[in-house]
Amino acid sequence: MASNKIPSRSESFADWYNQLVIKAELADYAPVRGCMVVRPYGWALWENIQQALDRRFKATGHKNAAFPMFIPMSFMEKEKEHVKGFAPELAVVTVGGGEELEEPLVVRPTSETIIGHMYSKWIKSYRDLPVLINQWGNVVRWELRTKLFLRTLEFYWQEGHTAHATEEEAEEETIRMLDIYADFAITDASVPVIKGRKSESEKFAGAMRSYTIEAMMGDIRALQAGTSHNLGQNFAKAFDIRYLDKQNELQYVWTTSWGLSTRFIGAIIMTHGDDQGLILPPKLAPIQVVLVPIYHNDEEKTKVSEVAERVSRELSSEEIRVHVDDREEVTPGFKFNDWELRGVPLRIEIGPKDVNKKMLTFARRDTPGKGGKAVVPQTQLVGQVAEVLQSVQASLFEKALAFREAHTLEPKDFTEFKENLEDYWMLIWWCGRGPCEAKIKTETRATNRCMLLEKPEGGGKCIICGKQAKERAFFARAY
RNA sequence: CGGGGUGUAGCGCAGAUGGAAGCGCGCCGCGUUUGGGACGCGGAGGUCGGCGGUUCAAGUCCGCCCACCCCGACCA
Repeated sequence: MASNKIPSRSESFADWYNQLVIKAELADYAPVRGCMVVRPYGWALWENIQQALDRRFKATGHKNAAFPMFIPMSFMEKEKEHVKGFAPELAVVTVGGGEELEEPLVVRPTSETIIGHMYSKWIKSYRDLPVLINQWGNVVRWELRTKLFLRTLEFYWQEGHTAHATEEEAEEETIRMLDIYADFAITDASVPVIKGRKSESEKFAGAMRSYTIEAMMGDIRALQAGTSHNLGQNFAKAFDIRYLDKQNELQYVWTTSWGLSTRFIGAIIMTHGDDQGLILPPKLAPIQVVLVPIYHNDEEKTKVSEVAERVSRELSSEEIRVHVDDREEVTPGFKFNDWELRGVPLRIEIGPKDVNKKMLTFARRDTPGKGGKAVVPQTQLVGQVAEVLQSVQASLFEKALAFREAHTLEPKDFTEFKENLEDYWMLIWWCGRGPCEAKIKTETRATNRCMLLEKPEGGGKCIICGKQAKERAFFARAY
């Protein structure tokens, strides 16, 4: 069983990550380069993420729909910046049913164009606005360097697309969805994120303004965990999405788009995981509580199983996701390690000693090893489980936040910036100009993650050119 | 597309000097086990990445090709 061990995070963070994804059975490599299979355990996690987001989307008036995967090539070419950004990574279908196609079809890398086309048909009056639609689906981008969950040729996500009568409404929507992503990350995934705005060079191809939530991974690298774009009237003009306002004047709409993908699973893994394996936030964990029965003979097995069944029923009736590991072919010790690898937040061990004393042994995933166990009276089961799950949820967030804060530096000059990039995100004053940003990227490989939405009064001096700067920006190495 | 590396059983690897394809883990069967990765016995599993060459003989030597991984350029 020794082969189930994964490398330590400090040895090689990349190996740790890859092997963890495979061994915890979240995903596996597909036969095509850069593609992955999301396995049932990984998909269950994604389904919980979907529910947490979908609930929030619906509560803010959005409806789900499904648009086709194939987009006429000509659509992509209608928005100048958009095609420039996506052309290099398009998968294109040129043959269908054995026949060369009249017009090549792009496999959607994102759906602004085809949705823009449909919106131009559907939107005629100010009474049709706003249009608030989301779709859950998959997209394809022909990436050069791939990594499970973080960057694969095909990935699953949701993309919201909205159209509004005014610029103010569109901006409001863009920020509303950014806030929803941040709230989901913090509340449900226990992943602390920085909300910010992308610079000109980092923004979405075709957007007027892009916003992001950025998360720090366990190796200090930054991960863009979700994005929300104010598209201005760029797509409205490219696809002729116009409406008549109250004054009977023709106006272009203002559109937004926002997305969060299966990449977020990577964020959860790399934010919380440790050398034993995954640690899943209780609110999203496919299994919140695993029961491990322990016995030495048939008589004990009967008594222990009875308690395990009862505990399982009680927890299920409280909407707690519980699993009884009744495998006969592996030992309890194996199961302990196995469920730690899979990141289940709480394990309850039920053996003859517990049964005799009417107790249960609790082992929290975030405090691994023998020392972290607690013995709990069976009568307090439901209350204690709820408390532990809530406590794990909170402590994961606090730990991750403390980690990020301990690895954030405000360097006094570029030298200090360069010397500490391995261990810190850099929070600096930046003049907002491209050349200074580019110089940092070229010399350090750190990219501009985002500009803070709320910044200190007054401003400071740009760390590169020394000129007056009003943008407070994070720079870091990123995935 | 540049720079580096690796291809031998499901996974991880060993196979100096060419001479009968191996080990550990996993897998299957039976039995004993079970409070932190159990053990015994018996099994199954191979186009040694591909093609060509040298040789009596190639996993091993030579040439070409392919795939994958890591580091850059591209990126949610």
